[in-house]
Amino acid sequence: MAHDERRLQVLRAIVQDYVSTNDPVGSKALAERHDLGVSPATIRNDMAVLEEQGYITQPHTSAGRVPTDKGYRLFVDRLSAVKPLSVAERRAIEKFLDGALDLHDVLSRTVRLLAQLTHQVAVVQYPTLSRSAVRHLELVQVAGSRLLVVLITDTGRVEQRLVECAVDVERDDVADLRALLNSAFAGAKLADAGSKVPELLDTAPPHLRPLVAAVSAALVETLVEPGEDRLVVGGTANLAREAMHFPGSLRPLLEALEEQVVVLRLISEVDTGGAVLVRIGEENAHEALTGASVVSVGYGSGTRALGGLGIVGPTRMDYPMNMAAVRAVARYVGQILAES
Amino acid sequence: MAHDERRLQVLRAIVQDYVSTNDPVGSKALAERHDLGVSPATIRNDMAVLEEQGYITQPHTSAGRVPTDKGYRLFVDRLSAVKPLSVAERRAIEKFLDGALDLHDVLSRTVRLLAQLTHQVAVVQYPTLSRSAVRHLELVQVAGSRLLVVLITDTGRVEQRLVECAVDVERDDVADLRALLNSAFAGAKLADAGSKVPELLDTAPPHLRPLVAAVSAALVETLVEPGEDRLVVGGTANLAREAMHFPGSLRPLLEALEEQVVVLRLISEVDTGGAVLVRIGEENAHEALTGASVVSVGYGSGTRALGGLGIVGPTRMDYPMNMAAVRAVARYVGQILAES
DNA sequence: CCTGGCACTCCGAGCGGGTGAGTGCCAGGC
DNA sequence: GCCTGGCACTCACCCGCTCGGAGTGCCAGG
Repeated sequence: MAHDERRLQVLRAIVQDYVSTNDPVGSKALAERHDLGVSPATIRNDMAVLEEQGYITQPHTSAGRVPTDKGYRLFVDRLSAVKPLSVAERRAIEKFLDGALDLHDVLSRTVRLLAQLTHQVAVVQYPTLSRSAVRHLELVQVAGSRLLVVLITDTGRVEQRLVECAVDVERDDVADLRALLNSAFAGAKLADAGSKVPELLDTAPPHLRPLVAAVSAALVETLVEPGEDRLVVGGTANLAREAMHFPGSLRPLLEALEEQVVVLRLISEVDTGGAVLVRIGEENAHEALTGASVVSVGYGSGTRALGGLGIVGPTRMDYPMNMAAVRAVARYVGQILAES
Repeated sequence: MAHDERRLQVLRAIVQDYVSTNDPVGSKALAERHDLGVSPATIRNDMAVLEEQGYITQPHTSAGRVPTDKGYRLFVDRLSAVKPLSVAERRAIEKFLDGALDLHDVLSRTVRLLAQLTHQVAVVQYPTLSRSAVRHLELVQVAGSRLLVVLITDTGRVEQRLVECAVDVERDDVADLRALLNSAFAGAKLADAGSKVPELLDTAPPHLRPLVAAVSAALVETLVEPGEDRLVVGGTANLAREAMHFPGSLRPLLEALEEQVVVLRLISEVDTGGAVLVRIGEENAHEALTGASVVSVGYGSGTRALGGLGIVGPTRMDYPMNMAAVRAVARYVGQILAES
C-alpha cells in the first residue's frame, strides 16, 4: 500500500533528521528537508499514526517527534541501507592497524580506531580462551613452591597464573613437567583441556603427579572458565560529549563499562555468523544500558570466531555508519590476526 | 604571632567545611561550627586577609569563600594531619588484596580498591620494566620467520612481542637461541640489557647471529623504552558524580586518562622515597588536569621501587583521607608483590 | 485522500521584585 | 591595639509572570 510506504519514509526521515540535528523534528521541517511530495498536514497525519503505533513520541505537547526504541529498531531492520565507508575511512583503518606489534597492540589500536571512527565508546574482547588452542606452556619457578604458569595460545594471547604447590619443586622436575604438559596440551583446544587431565595424570611419572594435578587444575580453573575473558574499553570521553542524552547521569554506564562482565555478556552474544548485532535501548537486559545502544559483531580469522567487538552509545546514533564501521574494523582485525 | 596562627585555623576550617559541605563557606557558619573563640566579624577580617594573600576567593560578591589551589596547597603542607585509616578500611584493604592470583589480578584489584576507598579515579602503574630484571625469556615459533618473544620479569610481569626475522628459523635454532638469550640476560636489569647485546653477539655461534640481533633489538626497543609502561585505570564512574566540579566537561579529563602517557608521566614522578606527592590544580602541567588534583606515591617491595599509583579527583577533595588511603594501599601492594 | 486554515497547547526566554546570605566598614568597648 | 556588634549594601537565587513561537490536532473544502 502506498500509504504504509510513505509512512515508513516519514519515519526514516524523522530518524535521520533527529540523529543529525538532535532536535525533535516537526512536520514542517520534515516537508522542507525531504522530498516527500506531500504537505506538512499530511505528514502530521502520518506522524499521528506512527505515534499510535509506538514508533515515535513527542517529549511534550507542541514539540516535534522523536523516535522510540521501537522506531529505531524498525529503522535499523528495514529502512537503512548500510552506508559504505569513505575511502578516507578505509585508509584510516589500514593505517591505524598496520604495524601492530603483538596482540595487545592490535587490540588497543583497534579500540582507539573504533572510538575515533564512530565517536562512541568502543569495546573489544580478547580472543576467547575457550575457543583458542594451546600453542605453548611455559613454567617458571618463582620460589620454592611457587610456579608461574604462562600459557601462549594460537591467537597470540599470553596468560599467566601463579600456582602454589604444596611442596617444594625440584629444578629438574620443572623441566619434566613442562615437557609433559606441552606434549599433552599442545594444539589442544582449551575447551577440551579439562578432559585431557585424567589421561595425563595416568601417564605421568608418579613423583610428578601432585604437581601435574595442581598445575592442570589451575589451568582448567582459570583458563577454561569464561570469567577470564578480557575486554579493552576506549573512547569513554565520547560519552561526556553526549552526556545529556543519557537518562540521569553517566554514572551507571561508566560503572557497567568497568564491570566488564556486563559488557562481555553482550559482546560475546555475537556468535551469529558474521552479522552485525544491534541492541537498542530497552532491548539491553542490563539496566544501566537501558538508555544506550550496542552495536557489535564477531571477529575472527577465516571461518573461525575469535571474539567480539563493538560500540556503546546513545540510542540516538548514526546506525548505518556505526554498523559499517564496526563491520569493517572487525573484518580487518580478523585479517591481521590471521596473519600472525 | 597569635593572629597568623588563628588565620591559619580559619583557612583550615574553610577547607574542611568546603570539602564536606560543598558550599562556599561564610563567616557565620564558620563561627558556629568551629571553636575559634572569636566573632564572625573578626573572622571576616581574617578572611579578607586570606583572600588578599590568595588562599581563598569568593565565587561572587556576597557568597562565602572557597579555597584556591594555593589555599589547598597550604592546607596540605601545613594544616592537615594525616588521617589514620579506620579499622574497617584496613580490613577492606587486606580482604580485597589477599588471594590475588597474579600480577594482573593484584593490580586490577588494587585499582578497584583505591577507587572504592577514595571515591575517586584510581590509577596504578605496572612495575616499570626498566627497573625490573629478567627472570626468564621464552621463544615460540609462530610461523616460519616469526618468533613470539615472551619476557617474564622478576616482578611477575609478562610481556610479549612478535619479532619478524628476515629468514626462516630452524626448530633447533629456536632452542639454542632461547638458551643463549636466557644465559645472557637472566637476572639482568632491563635497563642494562642494551649494553649486553654486543658481548652476546660476539659469543653467539655465527649462524645464529642475525637471529640474536633481531630478537635482542626487539627486546631493547620495546622493553627498555619508557613508552611500554602500562597503566590500569579504574573508578572513572566516580568522576560523573562530581562532574559539576570540573570546569567545562569531563571530556578532557577522560581523554587524558585514556591517553595513558599523560598520567604515566605524573605517576612516575614519585621516585622521591616513599613520600606521598600531591599535585593541586594548576600545579599539574597538563592542561586537562588543571582543574584536578593528583595524589600519588611510589610502591615497591622493600627498598626497591617498582612503580607508582595514585588517584585523580577534583581539587575539592579530602586530602588527608586520600593521602592516607593511597599510602596504605601502596604499602600493602608492596608487601604482596614482595611475597610473590 | 490530500490540503490549507485555524485554534490550541505548552515550552522557553526574558523580566521584575522579593529574599537571604554574606560582606565591608565603622564606631565603641575591653 | 584588637575584638565586637551593628548596619547598610550587594548580589545570586527563586518565584511568578508574560509573551512569542513552534508544533500540533482538527475540520471543511478540493
